[in-house]
Amino acid sequence: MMSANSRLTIAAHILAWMELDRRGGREVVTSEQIAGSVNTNPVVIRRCLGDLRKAGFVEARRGAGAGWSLVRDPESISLFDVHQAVEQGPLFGMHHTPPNEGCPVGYGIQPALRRVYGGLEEAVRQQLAQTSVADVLRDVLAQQR
Amino acid sequence: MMSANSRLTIAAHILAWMELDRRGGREVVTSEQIAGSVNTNPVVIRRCLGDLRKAGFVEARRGAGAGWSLVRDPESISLFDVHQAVEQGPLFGMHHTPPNEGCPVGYGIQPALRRVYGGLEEAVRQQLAQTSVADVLRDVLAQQR
DNA sequence: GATCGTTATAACATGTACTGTTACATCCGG
DNA sequence: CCGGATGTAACAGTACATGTTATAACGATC
Repeated sequence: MMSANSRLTIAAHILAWMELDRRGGREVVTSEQIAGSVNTNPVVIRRCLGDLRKAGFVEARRGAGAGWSLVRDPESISLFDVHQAVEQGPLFGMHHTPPNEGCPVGYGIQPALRRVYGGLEEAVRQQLAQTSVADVLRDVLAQQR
Repeated sequence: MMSANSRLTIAAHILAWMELDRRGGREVVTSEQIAGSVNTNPVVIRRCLGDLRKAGFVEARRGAGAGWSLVRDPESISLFDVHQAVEQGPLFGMHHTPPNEGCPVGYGIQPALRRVYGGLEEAVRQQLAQTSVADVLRDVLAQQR
């Protein structure tokens, strides 16, 4: 069933939310406030924000009245960038245990599939690169009742 | 880490192996023989073959001297077909618990992302459709030392 | 410099999925 | 009827995602 994780979804949610808040005048927000919109535990949000900080999209201030703020224009952050920041690992897995190298298929199957999977991941990257966080927020706001 | 499963890999391995064996004159093979090349348990192979049978790519004979055989030309089976047969579920997951619908972002984020993810999965499907099992086998054989 | 609210992170619990394995019922050619 | 294989259920082990609690570190404000 693939059981895909929700990291890209959560990260996109966070960044869109932060930008909307920024437009409303709130430059600095806490993980607890974000958690209120995502509907999860603040620690989950901080874990994700930590990845986004390492990628240079947000920064954290500590101490009293601390919180997080966007440091890059959401127009310049593509979902490809976000994906790279919060998720790694291949779309499709290889054999758990190496195949039988004495068999022609067992010997050649992994290089052959690696080529296919590489092209696949490139296609995904290109698609992700076409949408920015700002695009997502535009679409989010267009959904309002 | 995404920890992608290996179902597409195993299915492609099985089909390529069956076609190679067919070319060598063996039309019917057992799950145990296939397991020897994939290097896993025959039950794992049978589970996968069951999916491939439901999709109409292979058939099973039972009783003594039983086994599996290809029923469709590998040239006509694309990795998209194989993927559909053995794997379902989205590439990227949505929120585990629904977001806060009282928040504009919480309300609109899922429809917005569904659109993005839909395009993404379509791109993957198109890429997978460009490679057939026969192509994979060609590439596998080209790897030989 | 002490306080307080927040980040940062470790540790643990829980749920779920994938893989591998054993066991056994079912089938059918010989 | 036998024997060898499929078809499936049940279970163990591993891995990972998510959620939760606890605690250390930090720094603005008083």
